[in-house]
Amino acid sequence: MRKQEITIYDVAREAKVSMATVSRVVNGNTNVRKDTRDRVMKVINRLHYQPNAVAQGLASKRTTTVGLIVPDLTNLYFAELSKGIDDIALLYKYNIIITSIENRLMREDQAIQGLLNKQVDGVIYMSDSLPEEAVEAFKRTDTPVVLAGTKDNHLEFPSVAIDYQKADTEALNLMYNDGKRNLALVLDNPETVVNTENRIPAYQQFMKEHKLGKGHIYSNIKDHSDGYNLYSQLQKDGVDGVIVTSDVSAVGILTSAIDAGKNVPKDIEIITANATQIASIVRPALTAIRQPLYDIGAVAMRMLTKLMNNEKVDEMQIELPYELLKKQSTSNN
Amino acid sequence: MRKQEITIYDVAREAKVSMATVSRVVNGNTNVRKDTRDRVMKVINRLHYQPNAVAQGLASKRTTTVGLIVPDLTNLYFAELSKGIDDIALLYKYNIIITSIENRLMREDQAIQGLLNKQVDGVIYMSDSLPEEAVEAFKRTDTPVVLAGTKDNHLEFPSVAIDYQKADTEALNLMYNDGKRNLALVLDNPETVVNTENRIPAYQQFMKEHKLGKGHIYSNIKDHSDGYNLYSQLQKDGVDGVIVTSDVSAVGILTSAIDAGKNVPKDIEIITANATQIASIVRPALTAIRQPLYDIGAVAMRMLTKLMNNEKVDEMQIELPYELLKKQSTSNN
DNA sequence: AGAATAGCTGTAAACGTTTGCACTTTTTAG
DNA sequence: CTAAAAAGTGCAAACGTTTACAGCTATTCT
Repeated sequence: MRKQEITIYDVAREAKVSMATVSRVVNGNTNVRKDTRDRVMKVINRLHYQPNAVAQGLASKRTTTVGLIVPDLTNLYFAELSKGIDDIALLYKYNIIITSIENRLMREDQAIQGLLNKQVDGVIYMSDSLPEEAVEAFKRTDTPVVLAGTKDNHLEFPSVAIDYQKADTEALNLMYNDGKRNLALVLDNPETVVNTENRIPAYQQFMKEHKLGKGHIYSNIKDHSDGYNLYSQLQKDGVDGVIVTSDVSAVGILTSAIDAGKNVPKDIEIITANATQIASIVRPALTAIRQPLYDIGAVAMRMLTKLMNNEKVDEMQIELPYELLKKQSTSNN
Repeated sequence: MRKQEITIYDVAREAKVSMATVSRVVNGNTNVRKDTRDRVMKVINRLHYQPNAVAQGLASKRTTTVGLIVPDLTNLYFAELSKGIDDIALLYKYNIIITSIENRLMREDQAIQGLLNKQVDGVIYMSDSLPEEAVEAFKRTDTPVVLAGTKDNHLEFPSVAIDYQKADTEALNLMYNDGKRNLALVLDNPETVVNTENRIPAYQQFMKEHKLGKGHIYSNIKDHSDGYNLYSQLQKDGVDGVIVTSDVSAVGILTSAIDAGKNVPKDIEIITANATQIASIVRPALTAIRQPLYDIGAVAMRMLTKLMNNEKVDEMQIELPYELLKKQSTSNN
């Protein structure tokens, strides 16, 4: 179906060299005499020869393609991570195959298998949850994987993230110092590693240390309306300070509180734990755990390039610094 | 570097058939006897055979991969389009290679060429601008292209979009009927086809028809702070109603107005022309030209699948219905 | 000058599939 | 029951590269 493309043979014939030499020129191999190189280059330019990446992939067993596994394209948290990944990928001349697994037709392990079939040179995994089958799929292959913005239970995989536990504790402390005593944790997916291993323990430990009782953990609050609708429950439970893992949900709670005639931060303080642009756009602006999302993506991709080239990587579990950005949804005294 | 994979030969040997037969089984070719098929399938499952998509691509000249060209991953407008594309791609079992061209290291035509080298079966182009080199690059190939959420000057390429001209006129009319007379147009990129051929003409014609003078067109207002900073100028120019093409910029104008102690919509009405989730999240919520972004993406991808299979496509220029969603940033009398 | 070495180029075998063609076996029809 | 048609299978040639390996040609060294 495709227009007949120019192949390496055409170039070889025109330049009166073998295809091997053309291949060497294309790949910047130094063992080519200057005038031969020039002659070949001239023909390449004249014919607009472009190597067929699929054939290159088959012959060289490297596709210069990396796979991205992401839960939701329209979640700015992942979009901002992706941007960092994309920039570094471009720098190192990798293409990106993106696989969204939000759609429940596509399970994590299927997504991984699909990418491996395409012979990607590496994978960046951004999903918050890492089910057992996904772990198995990764273990069956030599293709390197890096987790970005998440961690796995046993630190088996390289990852780039922040210290969620410390960040949350700091956030809780901020609200505590503002005099808030009925603190709650609002989670999107309660089963992610980050939540079960970091955020929930941090919350529980904080509550215990400060003798604040069991507290309240709300789950499955994923979008704006979830947050909006949750507010009445928060009111009922007398909650006066929340950490929210979904950025848009935090906005939902905020809006709902305001619509109910309440004052933020006086009646309730809100801290968003996975801040995106949105947190700073709304009014009152949300106090946020600002993760360096772009950097997390960039560092993860950089690490992946090293792994793909069998270069030494000194630190497999990277933690980047976060910032607790105080805005108007907490009082600033 | 890669762990030795199971090839079609291994399966053939174990199942005591030729590789051709295995290939037929894998591809669901009907000309295989039931018991042969079962035998082969058993071996495939036992060995966990997975076809190498790169080799398939080379042999069949179809990669079941489509390229996506998008200006900015973190712009929800494109993210929502992408989601529609992604869902349909999954349905038809295509993978997606995404290329962001925001980064100025990557020009449109280079992005296209890169995708073509990877032998994608088709391309969906979402960039707002379609430079001449990009057009040339597309014309050099047989690979089908569909424009999503944009159009080209001469309607040379299939596209899926809305009637921007009509939508804008309707939006202007809404503000006009609210008594606003100093209407302005706030553009992100003034050189896109949609803007030069649709939005600007619509604006100019409206102003002329209603004898409102030349009006004001502001350009290069692309992000939240651009919008925020623009407001003082709008005030200076006495603008009392704006259409804004960048969603976050619209929010910036809104926030800036409110911070300046103004009333929206009383002092200024704001309509966002490329609404995303954000428009409905902020307070006051923004009146918006709600484009069916998900559907535009989905329809574009569906059209592309047809083109890739040489199926007949009856309508090459598809216009989907939009909705002028009245919210709080315009008065509703 | 001759030998050793380095630089350059070509040959041909991979890489793992698909697919046209030919051949054999089975089914169908008369 | 036989001829013709259909179904099932295998062979081998693509697909367009990369890359050992070998060989040839300069260059360097003694």
